[in-house]
Amino acid sequence: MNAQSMPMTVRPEDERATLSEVLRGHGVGPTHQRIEIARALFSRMTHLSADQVLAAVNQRHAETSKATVYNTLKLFVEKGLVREVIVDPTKVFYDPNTSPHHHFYDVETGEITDIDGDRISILGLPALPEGKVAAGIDLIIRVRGAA
Amino acid sequence: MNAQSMPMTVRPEDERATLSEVLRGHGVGPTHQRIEIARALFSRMTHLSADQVLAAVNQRHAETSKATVYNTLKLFVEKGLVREVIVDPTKVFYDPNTSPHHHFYDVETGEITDIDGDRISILGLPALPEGKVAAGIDLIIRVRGAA
DNA sequence: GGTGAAGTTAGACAGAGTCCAATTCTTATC
DNA sequence: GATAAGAATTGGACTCTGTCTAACTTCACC
Ligand SMILES: [Mn+2]
Ligand SMILES: [Mn+2]
Ligand SMILES: [Zn+2]
Ligand SMILES: [Zn+2]
Repeated sequence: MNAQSMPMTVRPEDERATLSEVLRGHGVGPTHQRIEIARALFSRMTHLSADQVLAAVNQRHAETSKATVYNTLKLFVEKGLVREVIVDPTKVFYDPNTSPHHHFYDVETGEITDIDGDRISILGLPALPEGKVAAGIDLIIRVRGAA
Repeated sequence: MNAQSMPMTVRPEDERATLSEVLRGHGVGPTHQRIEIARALFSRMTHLSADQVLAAVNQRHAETSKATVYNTLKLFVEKGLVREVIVDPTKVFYDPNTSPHHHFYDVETGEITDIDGDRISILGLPALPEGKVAAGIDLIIRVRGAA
C-alpha cells in the first residue's frame, strides 16, 4: 500500500480502517497509536523525523508517548512499511515511500526530495566484499542554495 | 597532500614538520593538538569517529580535550583536509581521503570501505532543484554478512 | 468476564555533539 | 629573548536523539 493507491478523500473512519488493513497486511497488529503514526507518515508522504512524528501525532490531543513512537517506527522499518533515510548526522528520517529511490538533500534547509529510482543507473560497481550481501543502495545528492 | 605521498618511514619530528606544512597549506594554523589530530587521521588513512580520534590522540598521554577534537574536525572539514561520511545514524566519521569516492558500509560491523570514485558512473540524474547547486554526491552500498 | 500476551508509558539513562567563560598558546614585533 | 594581542584550548555544563525498564493498560481468546 502507498498513499497514491488511496482515494483522494476518505471519511476519517474509513481511513483508519484502511490503515488497519495495511498494518495487518504487514504483520503489525493495529493499535490506536500505530494507526495514528501510520497516518502521520502516509497522509503526508514526506520524510519525517521521530520528533516530527511525535509532534504530528499529538497535535490535537496527547495520544502517544515518545517511547511508543520510537518502538513503532523501528517496528515499521522491520516490517517494511517505511524506510530509514540517513542523510543528517543528527537524526534519522522515516520515509513512507518504500519503492527504490534516491534523495536530494539540502544541507542548509534540511529539505529532502525524492529521486525516482528507475531513471537512475549506477555503473562500474565493484564486487561486494567477500562473504557480504547487499542490504541497500543509498544515493544522496547534497545540494545548497546557489552561492 | 595525502598519506601515499609521504615516505614509508619518517622520523617523528619530520612527520610533524610535514603535517605542519600541510595544515598551513590549507590555511590552518598548526598547533600541537591539530598536528596530533591530523596524524591520527593521515597515518591510519581510515574512517574515524570523533571519539576514536580522541582516543587515538590521547593514547600515550592526555594531550587533547573533547572540545578541541570537535573544533578541529569541523575546521578540517571546512578547510577541505578531511571529509565527513554520514552512514551511521549515531555518529559522523571523518575521512582523510578527499578524492571523490564512495563507500561500502557493513551495517552489522560498522566497517567502512572505500570504492574508487572514477570507476563509477551514475546515469539519469534529474536536474537539480531550481536555484540549488550541487554540494556533493554520496553513494553508500549497505552490506551485511551473508545470511 | 477472566486470563495471558502484547502494547504503552513515564521517566531515568546513555552517547554524540555544542557552548562558554576562563586559561594558555602562538606569533609577530621589538 | 621578552611582550602583547589575537588565536586556540579546556572542563564541565548543557542539549538532543535515542534506548531501556518496570509498572500499567489493552487486546485476543476462551
Ligand atoms: Mn549526533
Ligand atoms: Mn543520534
Ligand atoms: Zn524518499
Ligand atoms: Zn572513504
